[in-house]
Amino acid sequence: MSHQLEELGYKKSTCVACGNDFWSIHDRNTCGDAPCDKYEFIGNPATKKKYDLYQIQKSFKDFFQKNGHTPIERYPVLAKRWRDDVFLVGASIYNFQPWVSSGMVEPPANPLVVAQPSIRLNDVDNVGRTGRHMTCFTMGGHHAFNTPDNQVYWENETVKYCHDFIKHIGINPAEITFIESWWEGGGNAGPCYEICVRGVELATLVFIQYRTLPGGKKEKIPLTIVDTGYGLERFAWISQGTPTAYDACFEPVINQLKDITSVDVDERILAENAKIAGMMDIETFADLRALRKQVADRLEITVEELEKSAEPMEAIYVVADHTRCLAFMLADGVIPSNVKEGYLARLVLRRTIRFMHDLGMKESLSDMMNIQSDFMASHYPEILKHQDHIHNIINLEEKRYAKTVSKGRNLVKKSIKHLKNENKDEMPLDMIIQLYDSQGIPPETIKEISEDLQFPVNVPDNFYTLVANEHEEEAVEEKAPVELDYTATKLLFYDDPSQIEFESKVLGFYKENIILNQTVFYPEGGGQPSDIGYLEINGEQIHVKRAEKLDNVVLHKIDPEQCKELSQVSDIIGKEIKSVINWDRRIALARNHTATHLIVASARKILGDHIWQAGAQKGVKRSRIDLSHYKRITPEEINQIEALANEYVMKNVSLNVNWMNRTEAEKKYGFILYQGGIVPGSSIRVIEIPEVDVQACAGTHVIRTGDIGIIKINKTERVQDGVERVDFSAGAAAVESMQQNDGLLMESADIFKVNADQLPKTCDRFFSEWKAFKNEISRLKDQMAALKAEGLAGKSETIGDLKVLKDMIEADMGEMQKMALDLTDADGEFDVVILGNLEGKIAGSSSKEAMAVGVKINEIIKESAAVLGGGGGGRPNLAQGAGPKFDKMVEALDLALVNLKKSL
RNA sequence: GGGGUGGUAGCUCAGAUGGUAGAGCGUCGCCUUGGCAUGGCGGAGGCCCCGGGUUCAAAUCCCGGCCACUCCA
Repeated sequence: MSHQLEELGYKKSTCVACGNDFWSIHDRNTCGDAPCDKYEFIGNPATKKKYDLYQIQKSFKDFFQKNGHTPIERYPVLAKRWRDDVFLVGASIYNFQPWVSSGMVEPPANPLVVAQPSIRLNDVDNVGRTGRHMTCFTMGGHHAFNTPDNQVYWENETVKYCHDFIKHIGINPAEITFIESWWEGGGNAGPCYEICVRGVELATLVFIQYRTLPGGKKEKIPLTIVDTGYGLERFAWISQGTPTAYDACFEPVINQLKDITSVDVDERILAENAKIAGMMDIETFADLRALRKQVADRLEITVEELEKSAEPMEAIYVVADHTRCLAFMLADGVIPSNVKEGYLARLVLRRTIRFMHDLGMKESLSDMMNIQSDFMASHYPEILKHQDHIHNIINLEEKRYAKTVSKGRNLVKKSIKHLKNENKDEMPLDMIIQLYDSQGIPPETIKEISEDLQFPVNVPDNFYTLVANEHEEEAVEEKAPVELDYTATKLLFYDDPSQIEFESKVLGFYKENIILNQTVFYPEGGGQPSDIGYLEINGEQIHVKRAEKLDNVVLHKIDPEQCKELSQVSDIIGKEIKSVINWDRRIALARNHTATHLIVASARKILGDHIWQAGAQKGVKRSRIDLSHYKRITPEEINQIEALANEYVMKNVSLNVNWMNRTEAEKKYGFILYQGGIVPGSSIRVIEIPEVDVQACAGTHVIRTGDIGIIKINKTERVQDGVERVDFSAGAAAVESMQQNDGLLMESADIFKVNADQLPKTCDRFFSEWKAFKNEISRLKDQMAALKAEGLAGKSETIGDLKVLKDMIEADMGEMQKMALDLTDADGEFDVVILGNLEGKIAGSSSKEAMAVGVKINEIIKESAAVLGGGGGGRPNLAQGAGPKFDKMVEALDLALVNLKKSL
């Protein structure tokens, strides 16, 4: 690929182990990467100087800055801030996708260098165990973006930089191997080098130059990118030669954790473990067991002994790693929840708590986060800035988790009790999966509890795979791309937002849409519904039902019949026509749209800057905004938000609307621009409400905030864990909404004949009186039943040895049940009681003695109720039934006696 | 976005197959004791989340809503 390697004295050979081509200075058989080569640096650092994590970051940035690169600040780990296809940043190149990498937008600097915290959770189970896996690592990247007019640098320079940097920090270039490989991802591809030293891969140099087309074909792209990724944690590790990468990177954190837990470390075990783990892919429990076995064999101890001494240390590493990952996630605005990136944050958070628990720690997660943020503060002041917020979230989440766990434990105990009742001797797999799936109880916990209860539970090795199989794959719907051969429609509503009428030329038709060269109709987008209105053609008004944008062409949807007729008119194409939009609707939508911005800004002021808009839908009467927040917004907070939003309205400030270069706008305002969603394009429309809010937004807005009139928040609902939906109205609709509320109040107050301000007190009084009366009635009924029962004494007849009462009485079902039971209980005078009333209800009961001789009152009542044209049943001691033919009650009661005799 | 589970007394929860709404803790009263810890007896306290439906009958079954929990992507 490059002649640079030759110039530097490298020669190409083929690895005898894996068959890959690689470059090295000295002759060698293997490529230098694990598993072809073993780790050779543990206890034997590759550099004289030991670099800690921050020193290596500084060296990296300084080196590339000296070599013409502009250093840029790290990006948030929450990729959602500027793209909607991934949750978290997994590599430095993510920062520049898709806008820069597609060539649409200029890079913030070129070439540039960045130390980007990156999060990858696919190997989360390996963290702590292998010595090298981390959930969060710092990817050092130097990137160059080459266009046909501006070739910054390519392979030769990249290789040279890489070589020089590694040499600069003190590694002997003769130890480096450059493995030739191929990289693909994110729709792009290109050749790459993997850079290895002493068995560990330190960096990858990718030369992105193809786009992957559907079907796997590659297409050359005009913008070629040098995409490098240096694993800075690994550089720190190799420079220190510590047993694990964690020791090299988080030493201060780990030392404190060791102090707290008094865990002893056997460095020999850790070193051996890391060396062997370095040569293995650990993906399943079976892999882990194989690793344990090999390490144990090498150390000549048993696997149990190994686990006993390794696991506490591994748990410490997990805590050290996860808290850093969490610090970035939370500081950058991820709200733990059960969906999307919030789910990932919760996963990491709960894992941390679990490992702290394994370590027997009494400290809270907050305490751990404090240790971590102390460590990170010098380099990432933003972590400290968000510390209050982080603590709030963490303490809440810790409580939630404790609750979930204790609920889960109860459920497991209950399930086992049920199984024992059913004389099962094992927990079915279904149940284990169900407990995990629906309650989040991990099988390990089930096992723990079941052992206490002496009930066997077998968890299969491939448990999580089985769970995954339970979830059906969802079909991905692919939209067929529609190509419209029209020039972009000129959008007039941006230049003059108060324009109502316009002239335009008819360009053509598509399905039931008419296409014009320019329009005032706002096409649906950004959560704002489209305008409606009419076109005037040949003196006729053609109603426009909606407008939508396809690529850059606005489609005006009209009646299909009219569309068909129009398209057949010969001189229609090219004709100049007049059109008018419905202004009432437009201005109402604009009020709602601007109000959305104001409410978000208010919410951020009141609740904190972790608040971020997670979606919005504007309407004429009502609009809604989804806000990220870790708990419910209280009614008091809503009042404050509403008040502040209206204050902004009353300030009556003018909105500034500007088209700006994307990169410049980002530099000026930050990603808060994308609050309302990611907008496409190199040039973006920035709506600034001075001193209140700024957003990239394509919607239509009012001129001054005062034009909104008034904002009324109607209600909030929890649309998802971590997402609160605020429903509001603006302008005339807000007045309507308030009038509606007042109407409800007045209507309710009228019922009670009180003033509205007395309503709460009155409701409370009525409700408690109602409860008291209800109780009183039921007491009286019991008494009445007892009295009526007294009247029935002595009415018995004898059937067999049983004293039986059969009677028609005036009582309701509740009374009859009570009477029947009282008359047949231990000190009642009857064995069987059958009562009927005039409404066709029938009830019966039998004493213990009667049941002993085989009386089944439920069967008897069932048959009698059939006579009444209904049904009945119950238990052997008490049964009830009813039917519509109440006039047949005498017959039904007689039949009961007949059936009673029969059953004896 | 796609699933799963739950909502019963102030709290924690039981309520097989629809058929009398329960326990423990708490609370109130009485008793035991010189007083306390405690122990004994008794009472109060339920729109069985809300709205429909099925049924003679729904806490229980079905549909919709609200709320909470949870798995997967």
